[in-house]
Amino acid sequence: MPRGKVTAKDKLLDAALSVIRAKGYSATTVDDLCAAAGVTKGAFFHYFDSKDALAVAAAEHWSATTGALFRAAPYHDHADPLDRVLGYVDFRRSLLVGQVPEFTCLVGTMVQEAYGSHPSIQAACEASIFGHAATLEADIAEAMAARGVDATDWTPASLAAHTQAVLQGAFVLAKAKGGPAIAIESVDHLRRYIELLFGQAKGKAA
Amino acid sequence: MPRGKVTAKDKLLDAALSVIRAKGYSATTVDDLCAAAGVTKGAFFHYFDSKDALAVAAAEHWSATTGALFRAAPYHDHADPLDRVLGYVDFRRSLLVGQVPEFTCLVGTMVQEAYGSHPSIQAACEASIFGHAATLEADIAEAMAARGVDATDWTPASLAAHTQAVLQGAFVLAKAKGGPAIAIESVDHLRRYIELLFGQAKGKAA
DNA sequence: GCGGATATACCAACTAGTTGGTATGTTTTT
DNA sequence: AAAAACATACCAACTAGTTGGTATATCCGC
Repeated sequence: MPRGKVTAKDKLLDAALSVIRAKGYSATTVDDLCAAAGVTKGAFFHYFDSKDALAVAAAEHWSATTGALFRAAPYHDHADPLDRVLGYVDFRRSLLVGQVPEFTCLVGTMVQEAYGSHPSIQAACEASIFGHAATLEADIAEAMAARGVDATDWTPASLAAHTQAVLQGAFVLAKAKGGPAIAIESVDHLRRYIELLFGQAKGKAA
Repeated sequence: MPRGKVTAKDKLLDAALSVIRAKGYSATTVDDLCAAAGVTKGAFFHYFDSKDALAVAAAEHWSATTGALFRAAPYHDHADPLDRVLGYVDFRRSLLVGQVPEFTCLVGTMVQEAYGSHPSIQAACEASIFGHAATLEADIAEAMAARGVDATDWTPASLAAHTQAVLQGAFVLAKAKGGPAIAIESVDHLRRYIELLFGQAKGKAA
């Protein structure tokens, strides 16, 4: 496996991201994935023991892909930790463009179908969602310290999780409406909440 | 069809609420539904033209069932409109108990799988979600008037939709975690947001 | 540096079981 | 009697997974 070569495995994982987001996990057939990836079923089962195993690998691939995206995003550059938190929200907002399958979340979609019957997929999705949420906690904690916010009834972890809840819920509403407009409104409410929580109204970060 | 008789149609619709919430729409087979309802396939296709038609009817049944639940809920009794809005949030919070399929939302689950490929189901889910959200708008508008809140960047409709986004997102996180605790935390953040928006910290309504 | 052994990457055709849906009853209500 | 409300038996299409194979790369003793 020489470096740089695009294998059938890579093509299948990339195909999984778009096909499963568009059709859902159960409705996506192995043949669908093979067709989208331009490989045969033999290749599929050469790399993955089962359709479920592909789902777990796809969740990890999703974490890696989005992890790189967020790591490279500009909101980390703000000196003020609250600006970094608000910058994260603004960055998420800026991603809400195009067709629904293009901006929605693979693991949020999959876990809804898999939570009861596919424990390995659920675990992979849980790790992806809360692993991402964890990347916000330090900035939230620093912002609390910097602004003198000492909450008794919430924690950095719970606020980080809440941002993910709003985003996941925004995706559900976007799917119901067929476009991102309604999701953007919810993200705006989330931003307003964070501003209010930290006791000040700041202009939108670039 | 004498009044009061429980027909195969009723049994199938009730079965659909629980089975689809537990397994997802695509993974739920017609045989699953018939087995859960205790009827045969002949009865299924006597009442429903297709599995999709059942899904649309199930969404309407869901709207009717939950509509009755919320209409009878105690939060409407508060004299203060803001108390009614916060009472709604508290009521939603009080429902977050038991196993995941018991407190999650049928139409939120279904629309995630159906939005791209089953337009009739998407429309039914959209109507259910936003029809329910609309029941909050009057109270929000009255609360804004009563408290002198005149927002330039949000509306009663957008806040009502946001409550639904938080709840739907809370369900996704609950599915990822396997229990309601994480969802409750998000609903608490939602309540705090509404309190902050209306400029006062009120104790939790009974 | 060469030939054989071995491993990897992939493919086309097949299979056993499942799925939504149908055709044709029988029973119950009106 | 007629129609509505079911039940039974069945099917064509589809599904995840298997089988047996080929082409190419890698390893290794000599």
